[in-house]
Amino acid sequence: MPELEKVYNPVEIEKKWTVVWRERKVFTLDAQAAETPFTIILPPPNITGSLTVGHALGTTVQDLLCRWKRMKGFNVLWLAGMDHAGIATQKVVERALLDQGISKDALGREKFLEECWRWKEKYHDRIVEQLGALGASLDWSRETFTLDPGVSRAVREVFVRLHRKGLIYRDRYIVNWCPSCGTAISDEEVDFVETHGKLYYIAYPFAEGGGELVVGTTRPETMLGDVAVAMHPGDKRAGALEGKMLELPLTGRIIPVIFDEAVDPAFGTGCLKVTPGHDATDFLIGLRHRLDPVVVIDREGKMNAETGRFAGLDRREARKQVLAALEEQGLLRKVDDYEHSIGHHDRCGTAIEPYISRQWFLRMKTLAAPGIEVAKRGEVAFTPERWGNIYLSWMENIRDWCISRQLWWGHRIPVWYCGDCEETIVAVDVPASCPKCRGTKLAQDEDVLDTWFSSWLWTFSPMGWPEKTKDLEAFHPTSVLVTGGDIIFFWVARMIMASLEFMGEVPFSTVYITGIVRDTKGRKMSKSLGNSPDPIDIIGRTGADAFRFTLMMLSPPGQDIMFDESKVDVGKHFANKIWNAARFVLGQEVELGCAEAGAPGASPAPAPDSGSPARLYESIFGSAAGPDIEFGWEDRWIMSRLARRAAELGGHIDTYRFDEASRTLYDFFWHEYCDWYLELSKAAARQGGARARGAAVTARAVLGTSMILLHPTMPFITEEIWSMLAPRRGVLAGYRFPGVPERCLDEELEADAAFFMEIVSAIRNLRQSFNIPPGKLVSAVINCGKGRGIPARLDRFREQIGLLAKVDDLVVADGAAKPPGSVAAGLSSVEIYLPLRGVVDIEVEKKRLGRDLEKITRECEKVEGRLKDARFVEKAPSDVVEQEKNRYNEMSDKKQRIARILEDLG
RNA sequence: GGGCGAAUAGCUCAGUUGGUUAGAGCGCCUGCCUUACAAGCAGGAGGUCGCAGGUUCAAGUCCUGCUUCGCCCACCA
Repeated sequence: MPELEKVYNPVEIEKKWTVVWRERKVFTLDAQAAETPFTIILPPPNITGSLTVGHALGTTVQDLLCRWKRMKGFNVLWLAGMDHAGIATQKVVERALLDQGISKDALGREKFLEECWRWKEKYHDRIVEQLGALGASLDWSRETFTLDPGVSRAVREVFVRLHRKGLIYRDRYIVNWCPSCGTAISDEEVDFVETHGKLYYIAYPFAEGGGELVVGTTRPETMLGDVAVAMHPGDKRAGALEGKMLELPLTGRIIPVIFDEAVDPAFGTGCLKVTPGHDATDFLIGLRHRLDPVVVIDREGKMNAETGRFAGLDRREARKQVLAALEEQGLLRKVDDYEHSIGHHDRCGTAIEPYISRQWFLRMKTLAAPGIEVAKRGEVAFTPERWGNIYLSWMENIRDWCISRQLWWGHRIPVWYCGDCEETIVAVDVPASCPKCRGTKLAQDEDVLDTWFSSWLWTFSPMGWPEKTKDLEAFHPTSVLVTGGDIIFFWVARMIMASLEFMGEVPFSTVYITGIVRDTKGRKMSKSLGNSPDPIDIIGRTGADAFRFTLMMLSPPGQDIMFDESKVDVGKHFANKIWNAARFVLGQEVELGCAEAGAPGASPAPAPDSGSPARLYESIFGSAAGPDIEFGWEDRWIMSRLARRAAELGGHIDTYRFDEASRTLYDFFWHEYCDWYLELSKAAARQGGARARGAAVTARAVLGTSMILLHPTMPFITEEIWSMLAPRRGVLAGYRFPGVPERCLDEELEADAAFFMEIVSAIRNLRQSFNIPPGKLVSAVINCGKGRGIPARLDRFREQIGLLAKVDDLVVADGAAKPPGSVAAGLSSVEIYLPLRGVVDIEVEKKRLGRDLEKITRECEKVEGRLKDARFVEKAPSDVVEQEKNRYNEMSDKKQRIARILEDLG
């Protein structure tokens, strides 16, 4: 028999199997295979840096599902890919260049893009390494990058089609502008940050003299661009102010008083300064009232020439100077502290500047309508469900999407402008000449598309769309999307819309939203905050299996995880336990008398047609268990538990309860298999012969099955142990598992075994209470009451009670007498006496039993009260009443028993 | 302003459609190096389930209100 190293060394094992899986192409898709497809697309990680613990969580969930489905016989495609992440990458590359004293503009577009590609290669490799270390069973042979030619073509195709449909348009409009990145961004990329600021009250005198209106503003510097002052039409002052003009301070500009519903009469003075050039609300007011915007801040956030003496000042400095100037003229009336939210660019944290510019937009309403329908009909289901509502409310209030970015790194907008006739040409491929004037002076639009404009096609663009490929036919729609709740708007919703529009079907039927991984302070783990440990480091310390198991165990659906590396101890301990259990089972010196697992000439694997451990052994190892074996009750018991737990596990995975799934595995393996079964099997081993062979066969069959069931969560350690258990069976990662036969279930045996365990625990408890040395053998008497047939039920457990409770002389009898000088425990149906040969401290014993009695009496009274309540008996379902009656009988038995024991003590 | 989530043992968290004596891991206490595992084994202590009402035979679980923390959305001048 091969042997496992004494000390579990995850790092070495994991490295080894990563290589083996890759070399044997275990995860490479056979697109021709006849099995039912199961598809997951990996949310393509950004190439800006390395993965976080959050990625590790999502990756583990996906890998678990893929490995599970693969074992269940599905043809699994887990599609690998990465995202060019336009702004984020351009930003980091720019910064890296700047560190070398090189500016992007000096370098030029072409050279800069080369730098981006170099960056991509470097971080791509790093991410591949991280995913590999996690054990991700991705099909790398089909890896796609969002800027790959095929995908790019799909992006252009989509642009052209949507433009042709009239859904993409170009317009001068007020957009969210990031003065630091120098580009427009979408509404979704703006984070609002609660800020304490000031509300400044500024007086605008009437042009004709004789009074003033006071406006409230948080951004006094924009007053230079004011074109009106607005009031609510229902304002009491409205009549008197109709048609009045004001003189805009510092500029002398004459601006009108206007009336608009958008003004909240209760806010501030009820007068709103209207600055269409620098505020989205004001922009709309401006449109409604045909007021031309006055732009005073440029694309870098500096005051422009329009502002006279303020020109060239940064917007922050300008605020100070404008305030000072107003103060000087006595027009600054009041300054209040004021809490409000200010929009910041989610990538760089710079305060957003609303800015009027010419951009490309996508009309969303028509695209959203079918996306709303499919969610309402349940064709796309969110898990946990509440995310569905968040999706719907966003979709129902969707706004047009600004898709152009003033960047270099990304998909160039497929639009050309004719230098001769100014025609706009929208085309998938570079046009040779202007279709209108035949001119050849064509210039492509300088801008690129929002990164999400390529990601939203991700369920189908990597599979060859717009061609009608076999892959698309087989693997689209995908099965499940696993991602975080924070990108439902960015990505999930848009994928649903894109797929419905271009594929005519949903992109996936289930969206599983993972919790967000936070640090112990509750902050989201992110690259920019730098508060996420590198998964590679954790894996280096504890192994990927321990890390994965912990992540699964700690992540109830929809709940954020407060992650701290010490939590990985749970998984670390568990992995160690598995390792040692396997070492024990493999190290048993038993001649099994059967062919080596999977050996040529061994009998073919029969369908497991009975609950016998031998059948399970044959089925998973593919070789007969050999002649002359005998099984004990504990062998059948662990088989029954295995079957039950395997069924539970499947249910939990199917309902995405990975926390429950992990707990099921943990409890079964540790507590049932190790604590009880393996301990029990030692008795059989000692006995030798057929019984020892039976125990060994069972121990191996259950260990092997456990490796199969644990494999999706802990792929490496299970693979290693599997290779020892069944060296010729091939890799576990490629193993097809039919399941544990239901015939293994034996409810009656399980109930009896539970009784057995209760007795063992009670004796152990007694021993400990009276400080009997752990190794010392004692005699014990079990009094079973009269005529309930309990001694017969307990008969087969005698030997094992002796072994596990260290009892060398056991009497089990109806109405057995309590030996003098013994201590006792009352269970629900039996009494246990341990004669202690005079070492008992009666007072201690009395105290202990007194506590027990008090407790059981309280419980008993509670149930009694319930049963005496006529309304309960009348209204509760009969099975509940029945159950309560049984409970009462059991408890009062126990109570009386304890009371009597106590009495005997005097 | 609107919506959502959380509050259970010292700590981190489970607790599925209301129905046994509310569980686990860590930590703590006691005893064990019992030849698979001290990252372990055996035993144990520890909880008025955030607060106040309500529905019900029965509430940690359902309803209402409140408190604290967190998140999301909104043209918060």
